[in-house]
Amino acid sequence: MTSRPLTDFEQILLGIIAAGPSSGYALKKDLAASPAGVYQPSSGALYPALRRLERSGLLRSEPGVSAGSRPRRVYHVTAAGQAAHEQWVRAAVDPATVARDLGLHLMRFVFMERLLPPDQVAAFLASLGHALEAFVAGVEQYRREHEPDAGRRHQGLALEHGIAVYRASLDWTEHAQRVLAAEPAAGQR
Amino acid sequence: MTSRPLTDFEQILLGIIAAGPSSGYALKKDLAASPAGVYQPSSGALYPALRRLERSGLLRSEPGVSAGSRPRRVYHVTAAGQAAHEQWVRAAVDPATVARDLGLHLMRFVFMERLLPPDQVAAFLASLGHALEAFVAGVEQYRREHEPDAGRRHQGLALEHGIAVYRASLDWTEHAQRVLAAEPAAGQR
DNA sequence: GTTTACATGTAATCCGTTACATGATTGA
DNA sequence: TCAATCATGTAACGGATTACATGTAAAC
Repeated sequence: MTSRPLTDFEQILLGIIAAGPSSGYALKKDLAASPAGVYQPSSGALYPALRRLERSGLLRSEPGVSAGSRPRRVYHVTAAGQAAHEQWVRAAVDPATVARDLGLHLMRFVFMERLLPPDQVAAFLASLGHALEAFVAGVEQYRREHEPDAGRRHQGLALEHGIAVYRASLDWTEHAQRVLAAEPAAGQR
Repeated sequence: MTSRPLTDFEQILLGIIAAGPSSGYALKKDLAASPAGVYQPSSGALYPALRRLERSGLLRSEPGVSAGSRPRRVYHVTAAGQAAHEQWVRAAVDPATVARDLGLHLMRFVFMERLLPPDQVAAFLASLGHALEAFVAGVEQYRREHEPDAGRRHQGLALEHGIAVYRASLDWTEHAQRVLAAEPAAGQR
């Protein structure tokens, strides 16, 4: 019960499988096909992670039909797994880690579509926006305090990069809120 | 000689020390003070990494004066360390990993100021820009090919986030080139 | 009959996190 | 003397990468 918290990777796997049963190989292909193949897990990371999730009771597997090959193992979430996934998706945005874990927050946003009503999604985006605003303000303040030193122009520019990039994220949170508010939710309502 | 390549963290440490001798504790403070404390290494990561770099001949240490405390160990780069650092800074931009390692590229850009002439810095920024352009184009193509599905609006928005953020990086590469071209290099010429 | 695609797995090694230990000095 | 700051380190543990191993079936 009070076992160690799931890793990010385990949460992602759990989330994908919660959206529909899948096998290790299918997961691998799906992730590798994601835009520009940003993340493609190795066998040595993927299969042990699935086993861990099964051992801890969040997934269950049964032998599945394989496309002319060695039998595949198809995983689906258990009730406990579904609960763990939902808890992760619903978790509050932590302003302290939002800059480091922005990708994770985006994943949570994607998973949210199936789980949360529009108002809670809007609240998440607003919360994410506030955290990003605070982060950008922090970097801007740092930059003001560290006066543009003679031999440190690159550092100043690098800080401007950070400001620009996180401001783009911040702007996106507002864009996303507008888009979702404008178009009626089409989903499985 | 043909030992395993340095980790990113080791390269960063090497780079900071190449800019001026430092001790483990000072390094820790410096990194923790960086904007919003994005990365603060634990003792268990920092001190062994320094020892590894020393053991492989890239750093050397001598006992230093401590501010009323346990003696500190001050590291400085060796010739081999300086060479390894320069090689890392000069390495070509790999378009395949630029999205994942953008932060690393920014670090290289900062270190570059002390090492490379303006034209090579400009070439780096141009190369980084091209890589980002290709990445953004890839994500945009992915988005077009995966038509805005009814129940996948969040995924579409997440892709837009990626496009917006990497486009901001791309714009920054142009901004940085303009800034550096406009103002005369003040450095240690 | 050998390669290719499908599909799951294991073993060595390495690094990071967490948590704890240690040691010296200053100040309450 | 107790706490806090400066400063370096170690040990347990876990997970990722890399590389290799294994197994089935279709295709050439």
